[in-house]
Amino acid sequence: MGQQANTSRSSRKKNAILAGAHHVFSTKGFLSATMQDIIDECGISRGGIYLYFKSIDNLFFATITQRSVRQFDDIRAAIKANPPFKQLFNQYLFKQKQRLLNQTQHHQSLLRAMYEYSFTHDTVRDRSLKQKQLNATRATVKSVLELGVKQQRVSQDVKCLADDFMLLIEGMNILALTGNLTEKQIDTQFAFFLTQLTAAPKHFS
Amino acid sequence: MGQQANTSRSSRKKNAILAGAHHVFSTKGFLSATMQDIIDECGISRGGIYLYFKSIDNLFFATITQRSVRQFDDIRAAIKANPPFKQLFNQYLFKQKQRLLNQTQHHQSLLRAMYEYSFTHDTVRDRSLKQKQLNATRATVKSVLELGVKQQRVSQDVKCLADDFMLLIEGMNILALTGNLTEKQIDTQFAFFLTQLTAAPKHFS
Amino acid sequence: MGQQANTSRSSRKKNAILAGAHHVFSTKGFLSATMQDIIDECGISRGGIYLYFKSIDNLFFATITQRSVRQFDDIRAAIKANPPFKQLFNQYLFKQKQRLLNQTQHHQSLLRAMYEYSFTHDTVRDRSLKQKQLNATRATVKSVLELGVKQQRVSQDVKCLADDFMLLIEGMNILALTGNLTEKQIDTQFAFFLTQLTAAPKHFS
Amino acid sequence: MGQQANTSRSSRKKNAILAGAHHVFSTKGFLSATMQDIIDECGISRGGIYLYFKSIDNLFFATITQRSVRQFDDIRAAIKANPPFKQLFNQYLFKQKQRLLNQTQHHQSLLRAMYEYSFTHDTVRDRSLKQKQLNATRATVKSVLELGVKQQRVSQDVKCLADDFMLLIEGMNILALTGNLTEKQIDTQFAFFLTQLTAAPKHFS
DNA sequence: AATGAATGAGCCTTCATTCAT
DNA sequence: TATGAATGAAGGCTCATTCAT
Repeated sequence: MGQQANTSRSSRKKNAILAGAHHVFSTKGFLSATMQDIIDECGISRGGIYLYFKSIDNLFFATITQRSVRQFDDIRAAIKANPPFKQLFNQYLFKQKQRLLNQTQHHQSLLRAMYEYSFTHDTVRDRSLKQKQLNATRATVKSVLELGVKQQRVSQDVKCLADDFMLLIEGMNILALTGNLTEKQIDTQFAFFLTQLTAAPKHFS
Repeated sequence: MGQQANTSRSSRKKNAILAGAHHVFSTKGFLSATMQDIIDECGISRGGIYLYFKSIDNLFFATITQRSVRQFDDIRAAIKANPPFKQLFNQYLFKQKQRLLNQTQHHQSLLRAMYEYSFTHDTVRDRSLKQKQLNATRATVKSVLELGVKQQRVSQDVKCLADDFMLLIEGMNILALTGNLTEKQIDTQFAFFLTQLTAAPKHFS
Repeated sequence: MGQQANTSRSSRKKNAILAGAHHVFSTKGFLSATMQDIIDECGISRGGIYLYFKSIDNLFFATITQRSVRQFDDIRAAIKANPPFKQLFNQYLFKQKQRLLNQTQHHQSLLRAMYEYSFTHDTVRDRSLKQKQLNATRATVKSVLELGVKQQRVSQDVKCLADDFMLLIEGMNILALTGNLTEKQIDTQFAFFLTQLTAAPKHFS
Repeated sequence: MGQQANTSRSSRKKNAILAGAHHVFSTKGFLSATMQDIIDECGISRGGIYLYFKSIDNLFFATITQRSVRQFDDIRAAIKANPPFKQLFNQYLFKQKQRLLNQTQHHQSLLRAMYEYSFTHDTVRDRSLKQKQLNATRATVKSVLELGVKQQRVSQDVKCLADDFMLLIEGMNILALTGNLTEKQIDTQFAFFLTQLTAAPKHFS
């Protein structure tokens, strides 16, 4: 019983800390957040938190990676049912737009913390964090586009398009964080992206 | 002579500090850089630096704005001579590529510091900093594209294209900073962007 | 046990800091005293002191108010037993004299710090500090004088006399602090004050 | 010519500095005043001021002692004309009252600076500063009271009365500086003092 | 005589982490 | 396992005074 119970209790505590940390990092970013903030948020003791996470870096890393529930999992799941491409893609773009606008207005997500952490940390493990986030976006959009190919709605190279979209999203993320992104800009760019899906490649000669 | 000499000496010192600050901010970003770092870098005294810049924020602001000796001024200047669009644009893309690769490899530019500063500062003046940087990219590419329009090499909406390119560059900046950008990716994306310049708009219906 | 023990330990530490602060403020006044002085004096760490007092102002405020364990409480207590007025007042004057002489010689009391603090702070709370000190003197002497009235040893307006005495004491405090007060002066002034207690008011016409 | 002219020019400069210092010390007290404040006030250069006063302490000392024009010189001068005692004393008290009220309201005089300096300096020279100020008050009131003796309006020991008054004034100064002095209090205390001038000594037995 | 740039000791405060209990 | 008191390095900034010109 001991082992099992301990693990379970320990696990619950760990999750409580992660929840508190998530809230704090979302609100204050990584570099401005202090252990005190997190301690206050999740009602653990100053020393206690170190029993679960041996440094604030580790805690942040865990906070990011534990987010197993991806925001766009529903989109990826929907693909299997082979819905009309146009409808699904529009749904995806709508969700991204909501996320970006919310970011612009409330500045509340791990995005900023993620950037701050990435900028200031440079181990292999650290780099992989950002990489994973990028890949997640890329993979999702790629899956959706492949649906488009199947339905003959997309004629361009999917890999290139996915990369392009991921970069577009990253750019918009930055603008959102620095308060330089407008709703109209999102609409225009998303619409423009849609026009590219089927464009016959032109030679630039 | 007095006035001139004084201005000149003071100016030289100021520039020396800005150079030191530029190096420090480039290397450590904004949030991890300390006054001590800059003091050590440019061999001034602890108090001395405050004669020229009254806070680290002001110093950073000055470092950024002074460096607006734009990297792409030569491109913008070249436009007036009405060179072949294709040649000029390729030249521009090449310079951007060099910049990005250099960023990826040496991680040394004010880019990271700029992001960190933007994330953590929110006055009107502060926001305008990032805004200006974005506008600079947008304006440059817009000018070049307009040359393309004149030479009938560009048939898409220039404003939208410029915005798109700016976002692409922002996205690549982030990837470069976090060590996730490859040369191939740059080439592919730039090439893809070129194909869009003349693509007839398709309806996504 | 936990609560009690913690409170007690924390309390002991707090008192130790207050004792150290008392010594430092007494010796150096308020404006010349530094946190470092107090830290050195009571052997706590630089950061540790901020666990108990969140600024030097607060620490000073606490030092002063804690010390309101009044010097003249015994006098005030004695009144209730209705001792001979003359005896009690002489006792009070003697204690004041001792205090003043000690001040003159050792320059060690919170008096100077109190003045420095009062001069440089101006919130309602701050002003009340000095006010309270003044009132304490005034109230004590007033109580003693009222005993004199009851015993028909004092025929002048008690309120006016108490104010007068308080001002006399303030004046002497200053002289003591600046090393300009002699024992003889104290004796003479106290004796003179005594002669006023029963003097019939004369019209100054 | 050189010597004379230099001395004269030097003297003028010195006086300009003293005037500026006087203003600054009056406004900010001694401990909060900075060399920068004084430099700004009198438009001399940072280094230049040290040609005339070798430290801020010396400058303050000079600022205090140069005030050869005493505030109550007119009163002292008037004595020689043997005016009615009552009238002259009332005039003197009125001036003191004005000074105190002004102090209470505007906190602008060297008083606070004087106290701060006295508290924090303890050489023989420094002590003499405060001593002189005290003596000035004492001497003035003593002279006036002696006029009263001559006119048989004062029957108490003049030296003791003068000391008493000086202490009263010091007490009021402190209250004025700490914002604890009311006009009524001044009136009452001055009136009370007047009643003491002729009171027949009573034995306190 | 005059300038003002330069110095560096010193100040208060914050915070991630350690450690005795 | 859990606590929270304690640590001390580090940070940004101020200011009297010195010194090269």
